[in-house]
Amino acid sequence: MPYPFSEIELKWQDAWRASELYRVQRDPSKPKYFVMEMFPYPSGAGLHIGHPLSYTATDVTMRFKRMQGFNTLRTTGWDAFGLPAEQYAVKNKLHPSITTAQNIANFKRQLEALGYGYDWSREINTTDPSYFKWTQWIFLQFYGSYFDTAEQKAKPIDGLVRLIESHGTQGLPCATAGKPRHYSAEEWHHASNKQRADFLANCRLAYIAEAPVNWCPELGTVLANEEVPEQEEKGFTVVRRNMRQWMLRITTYAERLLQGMDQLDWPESTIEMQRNWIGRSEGAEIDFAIAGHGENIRVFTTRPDTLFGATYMVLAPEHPLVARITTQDKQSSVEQYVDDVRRKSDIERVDLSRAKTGVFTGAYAINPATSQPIPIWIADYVLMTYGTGAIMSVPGHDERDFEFAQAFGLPIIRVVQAPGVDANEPLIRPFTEHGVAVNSGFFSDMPTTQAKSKMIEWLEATGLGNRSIKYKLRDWLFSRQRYWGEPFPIIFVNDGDGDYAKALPEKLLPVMLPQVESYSPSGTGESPLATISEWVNTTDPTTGHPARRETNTMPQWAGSSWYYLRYLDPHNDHEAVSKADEQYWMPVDLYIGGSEHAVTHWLYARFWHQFLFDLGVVSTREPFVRAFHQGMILGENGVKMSKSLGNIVNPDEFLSRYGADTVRTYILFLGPLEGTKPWDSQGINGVHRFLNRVWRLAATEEGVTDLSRLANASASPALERALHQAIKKVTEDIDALRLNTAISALMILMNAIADEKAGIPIYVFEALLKMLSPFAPHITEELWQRLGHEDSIFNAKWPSFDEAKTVDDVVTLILQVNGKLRDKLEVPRGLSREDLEQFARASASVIRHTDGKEIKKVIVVPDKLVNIVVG
RNA sequence: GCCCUCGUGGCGUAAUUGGUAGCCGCAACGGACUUAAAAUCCGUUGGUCGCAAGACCGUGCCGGUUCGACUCCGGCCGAGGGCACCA
Repeated sequence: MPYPFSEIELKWQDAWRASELYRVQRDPSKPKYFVMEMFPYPSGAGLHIGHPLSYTATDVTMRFKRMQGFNTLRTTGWDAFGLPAEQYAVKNKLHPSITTAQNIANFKRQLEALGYGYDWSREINTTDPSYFKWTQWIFLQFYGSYFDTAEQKAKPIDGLVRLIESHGTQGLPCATAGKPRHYSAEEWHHASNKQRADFLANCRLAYIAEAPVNWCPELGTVLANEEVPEQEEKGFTVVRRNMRQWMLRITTYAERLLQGMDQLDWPESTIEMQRNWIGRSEGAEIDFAIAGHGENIRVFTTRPDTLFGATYMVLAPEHPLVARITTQDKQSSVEQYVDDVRRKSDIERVDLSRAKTGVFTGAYAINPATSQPIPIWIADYVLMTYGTGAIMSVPGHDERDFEFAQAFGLPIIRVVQAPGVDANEPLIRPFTEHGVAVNSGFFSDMPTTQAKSKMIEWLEATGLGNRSIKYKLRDWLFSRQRYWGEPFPIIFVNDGDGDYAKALPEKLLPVMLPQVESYSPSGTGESPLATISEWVNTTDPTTGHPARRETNTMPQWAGSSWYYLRYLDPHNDHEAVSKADEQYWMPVDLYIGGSEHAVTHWLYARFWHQFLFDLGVVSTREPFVRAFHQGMILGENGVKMSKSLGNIVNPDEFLSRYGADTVRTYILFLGPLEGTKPWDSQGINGVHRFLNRVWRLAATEEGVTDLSRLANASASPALERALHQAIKKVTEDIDALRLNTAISALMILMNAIADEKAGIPIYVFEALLKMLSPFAPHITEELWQRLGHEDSIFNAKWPSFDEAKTVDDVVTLILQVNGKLRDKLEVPRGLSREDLEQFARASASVIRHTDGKEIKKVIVVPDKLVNIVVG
C-alpha cells in the first residue's frame, strides 16, 4: 500500500496557502534570487505533461536557493491575449475575457495541485487593465523616443525637437526610416502640425509603415503566420498585401543586442541563433556611376576585394532607380518582370531550387576599379530589404552571381586565386573562399583579408565608397488586425491640415477595449475595432479637434516582453515598476523557457529591456543573466504529443495515481532537463517506490508515525561517506540544473541508509529529507513535522558537506597492461608511486600478461591506476 | 545549401571532463514472504565462448593522436533543431 499522498498533499497545500509561506518581500539583509519560467498562455485544454517540466525545475531551484539563505522570488502569471480566446469568442459570441478567466482558474487549480511555491500575491495577467496600462505606457515611451546614433542610445524626442528648432533637420544624430524631406530651422518654425508630425514620425522608435501581411480574401481577414498553413489546407488563398502597420525600430539596437550577449550564461546554441538572426556583416558600400545619368547606384558588399571582378550589377526589382534607368527598348520587359515578381508568393520566391530569373535594363554602370561599363540587370534574388537593394555581381566568387551569369551569358572573371590553381584558368565553379587577389590592378597578390582593407581605404580616399556594417535584423512588425490585444494609445488628429498620429496623454491610460457585438473580422482587413464608430471617432483631448483612434492592436509579444518586471511590483499604479524593487530584484538569475522562444521572445524582451535601460527605468543592461531551455517530453511512442495522434499524456491521471511528489520527481528523473525524451508510464513506479521507502523510514504504510528505525547515533563510516557524497552531488547538480542526477544521488543515499544495520541516525534522515524537499515538498514537509519540527522544512538550512568526508581511505587501484584492465586492488589512499608500482608488479594477472616481455614504461596515476607498457 | 546539437544495454540514462564503460531507475528473469495475487524484501541481467578460472568483442561507421579515447582530431553515415538567394 502506498503512503497516503493525497491526504498529505492537500493538507500542505492548504497549510502553505494559509501561512503564505511563499510570499516574499524585499529584504536588503539577504541576497536575492529571482527565478522564473515562461509564463503560460491559459489555453482551454489545461496543462499537459510538458508544462510541469520547466515549472518543477524552477520550483526546485527556488526551494533550494531559499534553503541556502536566499530571498527567493518566484511567481507566475498569464499571457492571456491571443488568438485562441479570440477565435472561441468569434464562434460562441462570448467575450474573450470570460473564457480567459475560466481557463486561468483551471490552470491555477492544476498548478496548485502540483504543489508549486508561487507567490500568488504577485500573479499578473497581461489582459488586466492594470497590467496593460503599463504595456501601453512602454509603447508611448517608444513612440516618444528616437535613437541617438552618436550616443547609441534612445532619448526623448523632445530633445530632438529642440535641436531641429535651432539647427534644422539636416545632420541630426538620429536613426530614421527612409529619406524624409528636410527642414531648416526657419522652415520648421513655419511648418504645420502635420508636417512636423510627419517628419518626427521618421525618427520615432515606434513608427508607421506599409508592411506586408497575410491577407485572405475569402475570409476577409489578415492571418497570423501560424494560421496560414491551416487555412491554405482548407482551400483558402492567402496573398501578401501591404497594410498600415506599427513598427518598432529594433534594428537600431542590433549592435547592442549583439554585444550584450557576451556576458550572458545562456545556451551556446541560443546565443548563436540570436547572432545569426541579427546577422551582422562587415563590408563596404560602393557607388557605381550610371553611364549617361547623373545618378549613382550604391551597393553593399562583404567582398570589396573582388571589385575588379564585378562584371555586371543587379538591382532589386523594387529598387527606386529601376524606372529611371530603364531604356526605352527594355521598358516593357522590365515592367513585365517587376509585375511578375510582385505577384509571386513568398513560398515561390524563397524556393532556392528554381532557376535564376532577371532582365536587362538596357543601362550600364561604370566599374570604379576598371572604369569599364557593366550592364545593369534586375533580378528577384536581390532583396530590397537588405543592404542597399543593389549589388555588384562578382560571378567568379559568389554562388548566386555565378549561377545568374551562366544563365544569361555574362562574363565571369577570376580575381581571387585559389591555392595551386592557375590565375588564368577559367572558373568552372565560383571560388568563394579567401585566397590571393589576381587581375586586380595594384591589389593583385594581396591576400583576401589585406585586399579587403586596402580596397576600403582606397574607396574612402577616392570618395567612391566607405566601410559599412549591415544587419539581417529587420524592424519589428508590432501590430495585429485583431480584437483581443492591447489597444494602441494613439489617435489620428485632423486639425484641418490632414491626419497625423498623436500619442494620448499618459493620464488617459489604460485605453480600454470597447464592448463589441461581434468579434469577427471587419472584412476590410482592419481589426473588429474599426467597425465601432462610437469608439473609433473621438476628439483630441488636448486640442478638441476631431480624431480617430488607432484600430490595430498589439501583438501577443507586447505583454510578454516585460512581464518579469511587473512581477517585482505588480500592484503599483503610478509606475511600471518601482526603482527600489527593480534595483533589489533584477536581473533575473535564472529563466527557464522552451527553445521555441530562443530567438523571438528572448530577443524582443532584451530589446525592451535595453530600451528601458536607456530611459532609466531599469538599472541592468540585460534582463536575464542565466537562461536555460527545457527539452520536450514526447509521447510514449517516442513522437511529439499531439491530439491527432492521441498520445497526449494528461498529468491528472498520474497525479491521482501517484501524487504530485512522485509526478514532480519523476518528470525530472526522466533525463537531462534540456533533452528531448519520451514519457514512460512504467518508469514512474521506480520514483514512487523510492518515495515510499523514504516514507517507511519514519512511518507505516497506513500513515502512522513510527520512529523506531531512527536513532540518536552517529553513522557508520560508510553511511557517513554516502551522506557527504550525496550532499556534495545534490548541491552541485541542482546548481547546474542536472536534476536527474541529483535525484539519482538521493536514491543512492536512500540505498545506503537501507543498508545500515544499526539504527538510522536522525541527522542523516533529516539531511535526506531536506535534500529531497525541493523535488517532493509535501512528503518531506510531512515527515519533517512528524519528526517534531514546528517550522516549515523550507525555512530549514540546506545541509553542508565536508569534502574530506566524501572520500574513502581505501581506493580501488586499476592495474592495466598496455591499457587493458587486468586486475583491481583495494589499497590505502595516498600510497607513493613506487608502492603502487610494486603492487602492480606483484599481481598474478599482471605477471601473466607481462611474463617474458620487456617492460618499456610504467605509468602511475596515484590513487587511480598503474599501466604497464610491454613490448 | 549553411549554422547548431546529439548518436552508449531491451528502454530512460550515468561516467570525477583523457584513466574500471553501463551508476540510478524501468522492464525481464530467479528466489523469499503469501492459500493466492498485489505490495515488500533478496539476487541475476551488454554480447560471444567457457563447467570454471578467465578470454575476446563492445559507446553510429572508418581512420588518427595517446601508455590509455564514450571523451581529443579528421572524414563519413544517421537523427533533431534553427536559418534560408542577407550580397
